[in-house]
Amino acid sequence: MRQDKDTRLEVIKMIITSQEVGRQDDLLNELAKAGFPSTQATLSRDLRQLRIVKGHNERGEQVYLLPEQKRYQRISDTHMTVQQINRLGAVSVKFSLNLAIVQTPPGHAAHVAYDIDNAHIPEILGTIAGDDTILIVLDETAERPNVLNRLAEVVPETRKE
Amino acid sequence: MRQDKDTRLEVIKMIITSQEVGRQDDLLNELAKAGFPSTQATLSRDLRQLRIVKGHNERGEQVYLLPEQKRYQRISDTHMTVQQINRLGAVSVKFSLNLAIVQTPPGHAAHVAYDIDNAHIPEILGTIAGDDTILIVLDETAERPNVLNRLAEVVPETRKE
DNA sequence: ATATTTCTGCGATATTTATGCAAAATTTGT
DNA sequence: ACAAATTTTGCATAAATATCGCAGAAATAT
Repeated sequence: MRQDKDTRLEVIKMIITSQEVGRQDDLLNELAKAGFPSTQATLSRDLRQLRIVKGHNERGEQVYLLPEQKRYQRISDTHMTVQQINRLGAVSVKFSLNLAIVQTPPGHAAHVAYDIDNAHIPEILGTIAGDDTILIVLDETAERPNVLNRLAEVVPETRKE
Repeated sequence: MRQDKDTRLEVIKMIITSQEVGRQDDLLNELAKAGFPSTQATLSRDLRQLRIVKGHNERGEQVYLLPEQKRYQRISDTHMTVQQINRLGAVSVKFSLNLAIVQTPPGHAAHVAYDIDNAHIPEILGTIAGDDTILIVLDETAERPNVLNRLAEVVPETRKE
C-alpha cells in the first residue's frame, strides 16, 4: 500500500492547491472522486504527515494550505508540478563522487529541491538549490542506481548522464 | 473596548510567535497571564480575524502560526541562539567525504551558518547556506570527531549518524 | 517463507474549534 | 447627553478534528 499512500498524499496536495477546501469531509469527497476513497481518521493522519495547515482565506473561510504557501497565495501560481516544469525543459541528474547535480529550467531549482527533500530519500544527506542547479550531497555508501530510482519518482523523465 | 481588543490581538500575535501553542485553551491561559482574560469563542474569532493558521511543527504537534510566517519559522528581530532554534526542531550534522551537511529548521540555515563561520574552525574551509540546509566544505585532512567537537560549541544537541 | 514493520479501516470517543443568539459595551449622530 | 446603530462578547451548543485500541492487509526485512 505504500505506493498507494504516496499517491494519495500527492492527490491531497493537488486537490487543496487546485480548489478551496475547508473541511476534511469535503476533502474526503474529492479524494473519493479521484479514486482514493479513505476515511476521516486516515485523512487526519495524512494532513499531519504532510504538515498541511488550516487557515483562512480573504473571506475568513477556512481553507487547507500547504505549509510552504504563504498567506492565501495559491500554489498554482508558484508551485508547478515537476511534470509541468519538465515541459519547460529537461531536468537532468549527473553524479560525481558523493555529489549529484540536478539541472532544472531557470528559476525552478528551489521547487524541485523541495520535492526532493520531501521524498526523504535516506541516501541523500541534503540539498542546496541555486537558480537552476541543485547540489545533492549523498551518503558515502549511496549507490547511484538506487538514488536514481528514487529520484525518478520525484523527477520523472530524467535524462541519465 | 475597541482599544482593548486591538491590544489583545497584538498580544495574541506576540504569544504565538514567542512560544509554541497548539490549542486555544492554552492560548487563553497565556492571554489571561498577560492580563487579557477572554473566552474560547472570542479567541476563535480573533484567530480568524488575524488569519492565524493552525499547522504542525517538526514533531507533528499542532501549532498556531502567523500567516506571513513561512513554515515554522519564528519571527525574531534579534538573532536567535542555536539553543532557541533547537527548540523549533533538531539541528543535525552528517558527513560525507570532505563535506558536512547541517539541517536546521526551515529558514534558519543562514543564522546557524553565520555562527559556524564565526567559530573560525580551522578545518572548515567554508559554508554555504540554503533555507534549511548548510553545506560545509572541510579541509582534506579534517578529522570528523574534531570537527564535531568544535561544531558542538555552536550547534548543540547534534545527532551524528 | 517467516518475521517485522507500516498502514488502514472501523468504530468510538475525546478533544478542539466554530457559530447562532442575546446581552453588554462602544461608537455615532443629533 | 440620549437614542440608535454598530461592534464585541459570553454562553451554550453544533460542528469539525484528533486520537485510541485493535485487527487485518500490505510492504519490508531476515
